[in-house]
Amino acid sequence: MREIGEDVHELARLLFRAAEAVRAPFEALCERFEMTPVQARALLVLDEPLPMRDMAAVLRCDPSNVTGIADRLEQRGLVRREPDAADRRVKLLAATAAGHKLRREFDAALGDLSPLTARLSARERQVLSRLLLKLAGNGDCAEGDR
Amino acid sequence: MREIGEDVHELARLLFRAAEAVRAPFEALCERFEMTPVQARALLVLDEPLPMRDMAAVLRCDPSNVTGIADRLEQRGLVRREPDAADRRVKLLAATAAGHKLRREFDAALGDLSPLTARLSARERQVLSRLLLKLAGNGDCAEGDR
DNA sequence: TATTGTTATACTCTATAACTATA
DNA sequence: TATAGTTATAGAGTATAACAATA
Repeated sequence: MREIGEDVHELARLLFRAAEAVRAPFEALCERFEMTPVQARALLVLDEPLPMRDMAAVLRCDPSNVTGIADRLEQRGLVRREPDAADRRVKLLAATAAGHKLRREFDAALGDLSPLTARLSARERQVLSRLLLKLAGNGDCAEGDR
Repeated sequence: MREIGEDVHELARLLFRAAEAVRAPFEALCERFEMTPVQARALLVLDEPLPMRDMAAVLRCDPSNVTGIADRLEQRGLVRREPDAADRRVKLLAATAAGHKLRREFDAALGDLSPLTARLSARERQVLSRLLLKLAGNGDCAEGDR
């Protein structure tokens, strides 16, 4: 009988499936907070003000899109465009007080995707955490190949 | 010092980050095959013919969207609409020969997301596979909460 | 000249509602 | 009456290209 996880192909597919399994509850969460997934991802990143150009890099989309995404978040009073003292071309995207509040609530809810983690024991969760940490690294996921 | 993975919250966030890390190379792959992510997900599932209604469930989107997605895949000659012998209301979505070929190529490339897996040892990959398998289950990811 | 953010444009994804043909 | 797929419509994400302000 074939051993599970014997090759990287199998693992990559599994990772893909696990990602799929995470997406569903994430999107449900977005709906609950009345945000689109990109809007949520953008807001979640705004711990500190970020140039719009950098936001495009984070979201991995063309900079022109950030305009619209920021517009819609701004309409809801969740973010604000601030000038950059160092470079007047740059606009910093910053979460408002309401934005920070929502961001914290969303992040807390994100931690509650327990249906996913309930299938594992405490020990297994610990091992999985360690492996995922090693895998996902410092957030510098595989880029530069597009 | 705080132990890694001591609570489910931390793990859920890690899972989310890992999913993010998988998305980038997946989308790059879609670009390479000149498909949108949904189109790719749809084609990847078409191992066997599938009612359009079921495809909507797989993609977790409204059934009305499947029309357009199928249209675009059909235009490229990758899928075909077939009648269902049992129920004449139903149309089965089936991959054409070209569709099956592309599906296999895509699936193979999907297994080559090695940058992600290269950070782990063979033993670690094996453990991770087992845990992910337990986590993602039989593909029946947490639904019913939207 | 190069870069930042915006605008205009076009395509795709997404949901809702109304429609048809079948059941 | 209910269900499968379509169509019409509208909002949002996405990329490309051209633009104004700034570097």
